[in-house]
Amino acid sequence: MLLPIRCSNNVCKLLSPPILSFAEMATSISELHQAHAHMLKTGLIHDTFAASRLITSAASASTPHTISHAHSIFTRLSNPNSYIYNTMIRAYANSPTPENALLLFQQMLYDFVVPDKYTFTFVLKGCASFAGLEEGRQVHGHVLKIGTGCDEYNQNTLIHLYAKCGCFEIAHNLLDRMPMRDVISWNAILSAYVEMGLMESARHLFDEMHERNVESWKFMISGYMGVGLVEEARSVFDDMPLKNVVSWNALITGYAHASCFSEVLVLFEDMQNAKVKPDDCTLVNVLSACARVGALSQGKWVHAYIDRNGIKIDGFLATALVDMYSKCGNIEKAQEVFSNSWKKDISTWNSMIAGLSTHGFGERALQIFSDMLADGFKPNEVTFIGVLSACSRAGLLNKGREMFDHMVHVHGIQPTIEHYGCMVDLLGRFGILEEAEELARMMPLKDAPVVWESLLGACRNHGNVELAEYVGEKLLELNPEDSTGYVQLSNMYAHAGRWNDVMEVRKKMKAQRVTKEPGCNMIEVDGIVHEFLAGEGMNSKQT
DNA sequence: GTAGGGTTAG
Repeated sequence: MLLPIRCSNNVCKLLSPPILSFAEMATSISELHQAHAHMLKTGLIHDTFAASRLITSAASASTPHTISHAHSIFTRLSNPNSYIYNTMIRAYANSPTPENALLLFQQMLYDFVVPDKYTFTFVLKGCASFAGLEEGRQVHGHVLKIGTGCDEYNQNTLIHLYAKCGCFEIAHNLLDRMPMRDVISWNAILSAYVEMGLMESARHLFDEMHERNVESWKFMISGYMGVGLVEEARSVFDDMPLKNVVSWNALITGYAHASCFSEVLVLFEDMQNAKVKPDDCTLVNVLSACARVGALSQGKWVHAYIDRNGIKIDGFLATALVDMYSKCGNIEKAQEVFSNSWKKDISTWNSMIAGLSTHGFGERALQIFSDMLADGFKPNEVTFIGVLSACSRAGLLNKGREMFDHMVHVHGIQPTIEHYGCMVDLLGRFGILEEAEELARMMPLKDAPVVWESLLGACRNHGNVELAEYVGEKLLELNPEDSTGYVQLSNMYAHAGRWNDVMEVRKKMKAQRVTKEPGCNMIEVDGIVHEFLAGEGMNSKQT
């Protein structure tokens, strides 16, 4: 927050908090405007120290919006010094458009402002961000020419830059010749290997590192998880001498990403036994695991934990809670969390809409959708999967058509297979099979089997054998090993009493060695998650 | 008189 402005250097003390919500940001931007105006009026803007404070505040939250504001202040300064240039270059280096850091560096040279060691750190970081090898080389040349700039900070950034651009030999050479190398120098290369999924090289480097810190270990864990080597990640984790919450999260996130949800829940317990305090990232992952396996009581426990520990429910957590409650069957509680949450992001709205839709509250889902628009949120393609499936499930034919049209023509969203699927479902349910088929044809064929299956189901329900045969052929063409097309088609022939055709389909299935895979489902009873396989016995797991 | 390297996930 800004201090009240007096006609003194107090303006220099303007500070802004590191993390700003939208509302806070707006006020702080208006405060910046005030401060800027005041400084222009009093001439304080010509005081380089005061001006640099203003730029620092304006650039501190490097969202595109604030950074352009900082830049507009910057362009109106008469003689920006190197500190001010550095601040702007740093802001760009950390922004989504790091190329601008380089442009500003060029402008700095053009203005005869002498760069210092800080300048190089920021510019090189910017080059590393967009993997600008040529640009980075040129800056490297400047660093060498000026001489004073090349301390260990810059050397580490250079190592990272070359590694990130795939020049591992240069990176290793720099590292070997570095007199004061430390763990960060090693990590600078390690992180690049990990980012590119080169885990063998990463392992090699990791094994010969003279020093490792918690970050080095974390790189290895998330690196292995990133390429699907769950066991390796686990064994790195087990070897770790000192684990912090970030290490646990790396493992938990990896397991969640690999859809190993019961492992997530087990790890969460291990983590508590190890007396490591979970943070919001842990809890989001655990809640999503609860949602996936239907572990309602554990999900409730996490919710209570959040309340007990006064953890703020941000957009991420609100989304995870809404999703957990609705996937575990408690839509009332999902709605309660939703309406009580002080911060909703687009995913929070999306999960509420999708939840209401799956629970059969189509009208309510559409109501939430219009609330969302009224709140100024821009819907995305996930939103419309919820909206269209709500229409489909609730049988709202015209509303569904209208929403599909709005999605494309008002919100400019390209329909994906899920959207087509909902529409084909909806039209199929009403027996509007030609229109459904027309929509199904609009998709690339290879992506379409689910949608064609749905259309086939509709043909069966409305007794349109002719179209069904056509669709069934199409499905078999697409994927001769999948059983759905055969099963549906044979059921249809059976219904129509065409037993010869039934026999034909069965024969084809046998020839292709197609078997129908049993369905699988999980449900929690008395705190125990049971896994059901259709047609088989029950297999229960203690969670 | 202000600052910097590898990075923190969903």
